[in-house]
Amino acid sequence: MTTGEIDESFGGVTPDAARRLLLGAVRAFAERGFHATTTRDIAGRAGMSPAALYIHYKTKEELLFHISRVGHERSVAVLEESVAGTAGAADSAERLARAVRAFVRWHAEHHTTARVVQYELAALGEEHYAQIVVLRRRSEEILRGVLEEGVAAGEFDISDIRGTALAVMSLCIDVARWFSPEGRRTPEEIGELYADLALRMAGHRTAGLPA
Amino acid sequence: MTTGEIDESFGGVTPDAARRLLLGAVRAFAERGFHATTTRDIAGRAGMSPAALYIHYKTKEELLFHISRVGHERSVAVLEESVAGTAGAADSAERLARAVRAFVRWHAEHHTTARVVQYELAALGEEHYAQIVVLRRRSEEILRGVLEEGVAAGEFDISDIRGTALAVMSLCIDVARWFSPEGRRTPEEIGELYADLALRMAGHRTAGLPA
DNA sequence: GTCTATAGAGTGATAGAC
DNA sequence: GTCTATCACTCTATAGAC
Repeated sequence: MTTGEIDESFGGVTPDAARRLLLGAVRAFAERGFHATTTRDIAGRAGMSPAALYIHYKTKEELLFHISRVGHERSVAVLEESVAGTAGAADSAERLARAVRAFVRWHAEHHTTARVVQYELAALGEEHYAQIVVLRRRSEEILRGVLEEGVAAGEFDISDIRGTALAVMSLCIDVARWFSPEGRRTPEEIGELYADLALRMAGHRTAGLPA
Repeated sequence: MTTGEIDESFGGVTPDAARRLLLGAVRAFAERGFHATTTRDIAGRAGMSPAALYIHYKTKEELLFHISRVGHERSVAVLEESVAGTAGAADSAERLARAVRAFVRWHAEHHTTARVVQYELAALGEEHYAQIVVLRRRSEEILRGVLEEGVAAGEFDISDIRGTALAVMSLCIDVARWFSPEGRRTPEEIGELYADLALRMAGHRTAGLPA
């Protein structure tokens, strides 16, 4: 059994048994959803008895929280790094394209983790949910910042910056819902297409439009 | 207790008890997800005992299927009606704007139903799922058709029609995930914003861009 | 740290009275 | 057509041996 894409996000978790449980849980939650997943299923995927799960995690929800937190941290980091060191730089179009490319590619490449991250929020405990919301706001702010700078620089033409930022965000996130490695497009191709679409949404004057 | 938006989709269902169960199930599935919802919860919302549910529906899954089928039929109908009688007409931009406005408004106004429709597909039985997929393909085809005509007429500038249609579709559907009646935008306002964004994505020459 | 065994609570669905 | 009562099963989580 290969763990593929998921390893990247959780490869650093120790001890080994805790990591195997986490990998099993990500796959199970993504396939069936949190509530339909049994602790027996998770433990089985990790090659352990159901009881062993509780040595490493207090509850099933704690396992979900761990996945959600690491997943959110990774996706925010990817977005942050994509525009790092370019703030205030002249080329807002390039910044937006980089941000969308990176964010979309993460959601496609890590679609298993991303599905849990994006669609199992409601299963989190109240306190855990509150912690996650902080991380989610961060990505919205990054994207909105790029759009605001582009408008200020006269590169973008946007009447509703907040709404457009929300829409671009939504477009990227929804990739996790429909992406399949068996589909006709690679994460890179989708990233390219979506970067162009985001520039169009931002009213970038030369985006895909012949003069 | 008011049922609000949900009544519109399922108001015609008879007998009365079957309709009340359906309304309770939509709300419960949207709030907690299919697997986390108990038959006791559904029956309770309908003011009945758990056993009464099985007089009207064979299983809990059949209840979900009914909701999913009616919901899909409604959303496809809304999309179809939005462009009805305009096929081959000159103004592709107007057709696209109408389609996106209508489809987005449906997903916002009927966000409770739409959430079940869009996010509980995996809980359907194999045979029921196959029936639903047919309906889903229909909406993709309608949207792609509008884009193809616009390109052929020279109104749109799109390099990847299939990919762009998928993206516009995805943008509309994801409204069901984040929309809240307590949010700062009405379904109408989101529809307007998204219609403009879709025109930009389609490379409509005058969309929001000053000449 | 992992196991077997099981407690204790809840689940979907059915039986039979009315 | 709806109820009360309950079956047969599964669930999360824990106890205690090793």
